[in-house]
Amino acid sequence: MPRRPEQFEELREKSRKKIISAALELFANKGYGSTSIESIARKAGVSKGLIYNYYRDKKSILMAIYDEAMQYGERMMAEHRDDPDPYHRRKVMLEHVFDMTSRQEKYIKLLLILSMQHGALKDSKEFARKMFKRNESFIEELSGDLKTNDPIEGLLLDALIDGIMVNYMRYGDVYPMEALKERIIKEYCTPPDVKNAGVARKTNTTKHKIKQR
Amino acid sequence: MPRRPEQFEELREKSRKKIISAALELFANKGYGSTSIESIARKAGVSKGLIYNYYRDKKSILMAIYDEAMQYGERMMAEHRDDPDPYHRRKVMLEHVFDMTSRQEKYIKLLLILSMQHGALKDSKEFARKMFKRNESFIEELSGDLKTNDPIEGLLLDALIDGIMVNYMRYGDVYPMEALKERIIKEYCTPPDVKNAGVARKTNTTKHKIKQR
Amino acid sequence: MPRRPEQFEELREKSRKKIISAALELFANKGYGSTSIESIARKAGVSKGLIYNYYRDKKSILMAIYDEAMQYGERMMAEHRDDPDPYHRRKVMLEHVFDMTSRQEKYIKLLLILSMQHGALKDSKEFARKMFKRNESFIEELSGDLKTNDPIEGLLLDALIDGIMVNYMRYGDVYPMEALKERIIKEYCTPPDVKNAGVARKTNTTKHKIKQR
Amino acid sequence: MPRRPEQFEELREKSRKKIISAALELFANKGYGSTSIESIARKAGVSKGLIYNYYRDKKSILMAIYDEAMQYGERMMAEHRDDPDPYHRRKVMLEHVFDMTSRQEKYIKLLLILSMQHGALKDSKEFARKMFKRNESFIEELSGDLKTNDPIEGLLLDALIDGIMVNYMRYGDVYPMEALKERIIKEYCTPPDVKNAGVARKTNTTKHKIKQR
DNA sequence: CATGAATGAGAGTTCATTCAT
DNA sequence: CATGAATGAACTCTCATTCAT
Repeated sequence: MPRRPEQFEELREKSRKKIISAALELFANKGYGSTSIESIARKAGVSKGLIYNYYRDKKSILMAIYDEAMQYGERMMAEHRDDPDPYHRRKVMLEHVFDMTSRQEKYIKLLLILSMQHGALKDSKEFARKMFKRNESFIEELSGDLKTNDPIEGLLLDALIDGIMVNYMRYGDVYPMEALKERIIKEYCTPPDVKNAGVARKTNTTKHKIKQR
Repeated sequence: MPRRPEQFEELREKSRKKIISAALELFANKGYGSTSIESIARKAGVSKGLIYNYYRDKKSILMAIYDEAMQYGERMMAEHRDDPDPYHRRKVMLEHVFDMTSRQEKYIKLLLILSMQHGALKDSKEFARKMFKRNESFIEELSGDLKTNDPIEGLLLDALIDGIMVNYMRYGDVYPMEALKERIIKEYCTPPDVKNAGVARKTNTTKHKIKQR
Repeated sequence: MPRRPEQFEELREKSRKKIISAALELFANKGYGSTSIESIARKAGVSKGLIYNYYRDKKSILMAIYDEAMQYGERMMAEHRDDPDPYHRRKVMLEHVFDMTSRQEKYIKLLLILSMQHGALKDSKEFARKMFKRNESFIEELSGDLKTNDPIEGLLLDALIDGIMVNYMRYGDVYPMEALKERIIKEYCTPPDVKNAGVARKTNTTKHKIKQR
Repeated sequence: MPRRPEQFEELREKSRKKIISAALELFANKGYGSTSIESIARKAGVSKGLIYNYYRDKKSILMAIYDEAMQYGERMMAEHRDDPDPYHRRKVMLEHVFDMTSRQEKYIKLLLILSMQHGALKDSKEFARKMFKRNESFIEELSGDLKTNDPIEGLLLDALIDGIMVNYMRYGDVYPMEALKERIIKEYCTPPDVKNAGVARKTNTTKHKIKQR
C-alpha cells in the first residue's frame, strides 16, 4: 500500500530540515571545506546516502542554505518596507537585525564568511553580485528617505551592524550586544529636530558631503 | 663551490615567503579546508615536497601565517604605545589599521574569518583565547586613557573597524574606505573640550553606563 | 472487490514483461555493470521496490533474460529439427536466425557480449558451458547430416552468422543484412550436385549487384 | 637532488603500462561497468591513488586503451597499404588480423564489445562514428581494387573475420582459428583466373579434415 | 501489490604526506 | 635543497537492497 503523496512530502520535509540544520552549524563553525558529508549525516541523525536523495551534491546543500537565508532576509525586509516613518522603520529594522543575530547566529555567521570569500563557490561571481545587491537594498531600506540622507552615515551604520555581528560571532553571549543595540538605536533612530531640541549633534556630521564611489 | 650559510638562509627565506604568500591568498579566499597543498605549491611555484621541508604539515602553514600576523600587529601596537596623547594615539592607530586593511588585505580577511570559526582549528580554544586577549588589548590601546572612557563607545569603535574591514573584504576597492576613515577620525579623535568649544556632543553618550561583561 | 486469481497473474505477468524489457535494453546497450536498478525501474515505469517483488536481485534479472532467450532458441531449433532435408532445414534455420537478429536485436546483442565475457557473471563457468553446448548443437543442426559434412565449412558458416550479427548490432538498419542473407542462402543451401549440374560457382554470385548502404 | 626528466618519464611510462594492461584485461573480461578502480590497481600492483596521477577518471582509462588500439590498427594498415597486388595484400592483412586476434586478444575483445554498445560511453556518437569509418577503410583496404569487386563479398569476408574473432573470444585456443584462417586465405586470396585454371572449387576444401577440439 | 524514503557497503576520487633520487 | 611519483586514508558520491506504509 503506497503512502499518500502528503505523507511522502512530510517525511521529505523533515529529513531535509535535519540535514540543512546540521550542515548549517558545521559549515558556519568549521567552514565548508572542512565539513565532511559524513559529519553532516552524523549530526543530522541520518545516513550518508539519504543526503543525496535531497541534494545533488555537497555544494547544493550550501546553496540551499544560502537560499533559505536570503528568503528569510527578504521576508524581514518586506515586513518593514511600508513603514512610513523612516526613523521608526530604522528602529524596528535594527531591533530585528540584532534579534536575528542571536537567534539565527549560524546563518549570519555563514553569510558573513561567504560574503568575504569570493572563490569559495564555483559560481562565486553570480553569488557575490546577489550578496552585493542584497546589502545595497538593505542600506537603502535602512537610511533611504531620512531627512538628512548622508551616504557615509548610511555606510557607517551598516558597517557598525556587520562589526557587531562579527564580534558576537567571536565572543558569543559574553559580548554585550544588547547594550550596543540600545546605544545605536538611541543614536541613530532619533530625528534630528528632536535631537536639536536638546543639543545639536548632527552639525559636525552633515557638513562632510564626501562623495561615495 | 659551497654556498655561504647566509646564502642558504636567504634562499630558505625566499621559498618560505613564496609558500606563505600563496597559502595566505588561498586560505583567505577559499578557506583552509578547501585549499590543497597541491594548489599552494602550484601558486607558489615550488614542488609539493618542498613545502614539507619548511612546514611539518598543512596546519603548521596556517599557524605560521597566524604568527606572522600577530607579530605584525604587535609591532604596530608597540609603535604607538608610548604616545602620551590618547587622541593622537587613537588617530594614528586608526590610520594604521585602515592602511593595513588594504595593504594586508589577505591577512586581515583570514583573521576575521578564523576569529569567528571556533572549531576550524584543532586547538581552537587556545586560539580563540589568544585572539580574544589581542582584541581586548587593542581596544584598551585605542580607548584606554581617554578622559571620558566609555566602554560602550570603545566597543562601538572597535565594531565599526571590524565592520568596515568586512565590507572592504566584500567589495574591494569600490568600497569608500578612505571616506569612512576620515569621517571616523574626525568623529572619534577629537578631545571633548575641543568639541565642546563648538557644541556639546558627549552629553547623550556618557549617561549610559552599561556594564560590560 | 477481490480480483480473480487470473487477473492477478495477468498483472504480474505484465509487470514482469515491462521489467525484463527495460532491463534487456539497458543491459544490451550499456552493459550489465553500468546499468542501475534505478534506471531499469525508470524505463519500465515501475518503482524500484516493485522489481524486488519479482526478482531476488539484479543478477536474477539477467538470468531471467538469459533463460527466456534460451527457451526462445530452443523452441526455434525444435521447430526445424524434424525437417528431413538438411539443405532445406539449413535454409529455413538461416532465415529464422536472420529474422530474429533484427526482431530480437537486444537479446542477440546481450548474448553475443555475454558469450565473450567470461567473468561477467559470478558462476560464469556454468554459464559458458551452457552457451557452448547450445552453440555446438546449433552447428550440428545447421550442418549435421549434409552429404559432404566438412567441419571447417560448418564453423565458417557459424562464424559468418555471428559476424553478420555483430555488424548488424554495430550499424543497425543501414547494414544490408537482407542482401547478405540471400547470398548466404544461395551459397550454402544448395546441394553440391545441383550446383555442379549448373554452372561455375562464381557466375551466380556476381549478378546480384545489391547496393550497399 | 631531483630526478632527471628522463627518469621521471621512464617511471611514468612503466606505471602507465601496468595500469593500462590491467584495465584492459578487466574491461575486456568483466565489462567496463563491472570493473572497479580498486581491482585495476590490485591487478596492476599499484595504489588506487596512483591511477589518478595518470588518468583523470575511469572513463579516461578506457579512452586511452581505445586510442592505443586505434593507433595499433592504423600502423597495421599503413604497413600494407602500398602493396600493389590486391590479392597478396589481402592475404597478408588477413594473416596479420588473425595473428593479432590471438596475440592482442584483450584489445580485440574489448573493441568488439564496445563497437556494439552504443551508450556505454558518454560521447558514444562520436565514438561510433570513428569505429564505423575505421571499419569501412579496413574493408576498402581488404577488397578495394580486386578485379571483381563485389561489395557483398567484401562484407561477407569482413563479417567472417568478426565472427571468427567472436568465436575465438568465446572458446579460446580450442577454437581452430588456424585452420579457418588457412581455408579463408585459400578461398579469398586467389585471383579468379588462377582458380578457374585449376579445378572445381569444392575439391580443395574437403581434404582438410582438421579435427575440432 | 506498490511506493519511494532510508540504509550502508562500496565505488570513484582527492589529498596530505612520504620518499627515492 | 628540490622533485614529483607513490601511498592510503578519508572524502564525495552511487547503488543494490530493505522496509514502513
